[in-house]
Amino acid sequence: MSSIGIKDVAAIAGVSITTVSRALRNPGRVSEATREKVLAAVNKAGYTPNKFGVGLRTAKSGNIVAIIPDVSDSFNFGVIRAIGRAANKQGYSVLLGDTHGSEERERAYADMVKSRHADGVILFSQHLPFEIEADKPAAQQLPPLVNSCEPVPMPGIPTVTIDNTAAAGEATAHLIGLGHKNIAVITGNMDSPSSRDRLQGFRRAMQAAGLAVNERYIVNGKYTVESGHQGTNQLLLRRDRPSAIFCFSDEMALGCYSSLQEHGFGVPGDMSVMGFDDIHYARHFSPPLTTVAQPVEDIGTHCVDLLLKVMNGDQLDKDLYILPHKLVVRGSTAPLRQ
Amino acid sequence: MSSIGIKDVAAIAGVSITTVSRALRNPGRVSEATREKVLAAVNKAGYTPNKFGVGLRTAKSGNIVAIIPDVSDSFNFGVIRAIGRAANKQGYSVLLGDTHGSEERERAYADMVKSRHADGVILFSQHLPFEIEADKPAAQQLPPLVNSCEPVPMPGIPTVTIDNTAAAGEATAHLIGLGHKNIAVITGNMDSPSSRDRLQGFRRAMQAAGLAVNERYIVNGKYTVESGHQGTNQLLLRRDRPSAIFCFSDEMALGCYSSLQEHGFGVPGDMSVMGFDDIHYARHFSPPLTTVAQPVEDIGTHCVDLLLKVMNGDQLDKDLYILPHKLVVRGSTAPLRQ
DNA sequence: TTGAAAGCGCTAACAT
DNA sequence: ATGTTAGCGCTTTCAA
Repeated sequence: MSSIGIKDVAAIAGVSITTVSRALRNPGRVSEATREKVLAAVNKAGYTPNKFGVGLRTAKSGNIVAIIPDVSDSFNFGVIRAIGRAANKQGYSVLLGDTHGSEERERAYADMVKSRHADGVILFSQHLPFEIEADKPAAQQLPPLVNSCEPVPMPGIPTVTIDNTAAAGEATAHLIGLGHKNIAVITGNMDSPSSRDRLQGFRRAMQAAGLAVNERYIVNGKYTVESGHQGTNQLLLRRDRPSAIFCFSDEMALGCYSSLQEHGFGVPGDMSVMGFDDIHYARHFSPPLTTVAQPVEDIGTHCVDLLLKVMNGDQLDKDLYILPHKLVVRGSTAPLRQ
Repeated sequence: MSSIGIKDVAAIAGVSITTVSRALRNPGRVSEATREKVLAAVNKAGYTPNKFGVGLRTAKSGNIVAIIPDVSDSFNFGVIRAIGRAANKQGYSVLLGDTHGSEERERAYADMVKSRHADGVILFSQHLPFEIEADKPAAQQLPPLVNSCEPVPMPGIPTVTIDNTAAAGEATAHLIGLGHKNIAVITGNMDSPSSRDRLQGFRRAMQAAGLAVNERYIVNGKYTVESGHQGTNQLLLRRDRPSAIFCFSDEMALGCYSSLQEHGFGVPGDMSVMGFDDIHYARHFSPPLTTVAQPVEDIGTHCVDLLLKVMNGDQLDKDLYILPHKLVVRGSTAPLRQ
């Protein structure tokens, strides 16, 4: 834990500290010979530039904060990992901003940009943890920010997401194609745009097939395993049961499975189950879950790339980046038994 | 994104920057009146101290790196969350150091302490990403470091873990108590101390019950869902099948379930399954998984508390902190069918 | 109780 | 191609 500074390296190499700095950042502006001398000295001394010194000069921390309401969700978590990988590749580190649903913590993380703790923010919630003055355009008052998965209803904020409406529509169409007419839905948090969009997609697909939506079949979940379990319980209680359940997240589908199994229903024999997200576990559910895959890796890469552009002051050609989803048919959906 | 500094606050409050600094850090050494004046100015200006300035002076970043080989594991992930919560409570942020198994990244994260990017390290792997000179005590050459879950075989490094041997023993005893004699094991990574300890615990419990261990029943997994699936496939192939499978992680148990289901085996009717970790999903498996719960929240808190002590230069009374585990009996284990 | 001034480690403008 | 020097924002002696 010694404190090797640029001075020590300069001394060893027999050059000025400026030359050391240049050899490291701007190799082109230093002669080949000195550069090698410096590099050798760096190695010998075991020198790593002090972030504070660098940061104070450059006003760049090399950090990105990812603000997430709930990291315990496998899907969010997959995106985080992807973001981490992409950020690392670009020389950035990711600060994990799990807010545990607290607005106070959300604000604390947001403040990290102000305190230069981080250079930019990737936001996973529809809630903007920044104060906006109504009379100015929002985008200009915000720190470098990219919004992921849950589109903030505000223009000028770059957003990376999928077409939730279309995706839910395809999922629904798949069930309809299997002959299902009585299709239930367990939604996510209804204050989240993603869940509202998915519900809309479902309704449209039903309508397009000339099928009526039974409002009693629409149960409010919260994207969590527990809520999937409860939602399914609720649906099974009904005299007229659905033949298929569309869960707006794979986590809820897991809860759905456990409720069905508890009550003696087989999947997909007695009930078809459709998920959303394609989390890592989905293919290992018993039976493997039919679901809509979100391009987690792509989302992460895009978020980071965009954020770096914003941080760099680049002009973006558009705000909204819609990435392709994909219906993944596995064993949890089957033709309606007549 | 303006740049409000201590100077601005000082100007607004009509005091020197020294006084502003003191009012914020050392409120006792400033008169009540001026403190209020300063605080008001801080609020008005929307001032947040610049981390670099502070850090340069204090040589403290307020960051902790958690170095993890694979965050996608739900168990590791639970610990990370707990660490995040605990760290936040103490005013620290957590840098997510997912190494994706790469030693290079591991080293990069370890270097963050040297570059003052972080003040300390929490390590989740048995591999020390630091160069140690053999002739000096290791602990003195290391940055503030706490080791979690996978004890590093090196004295002087504070470690937070559970008694894996005892825990696996209890799990095994539970199966034996249900009448099982032919018990198979799917291990984790065998280069991990945790897996080795668990295997030892298994062997001891079998021996204590006077039961022979069939070496063919011991399959090497990797703690992943996939390896649990493959391991189970392998076991089912055998002419003499076990009646119970002890998976050294819940993730593997999930893979085990899916293999069993694929091949028409019911849990626990045809096969009892025991997990390890008690990840969030375990209770929602179908059937709910019998497993050994690790005290994730406690592990996280202890890691952070210890690390802060180490960073603070406090003398620790011991190196090894063994936290209590707990056998959680759910529906995946049942008495042996005669 | 308060302020002036030095300096933490580094980069970049300017000088050579 | 290299060196000198100012200063990033802050805390902390030291002096008043």
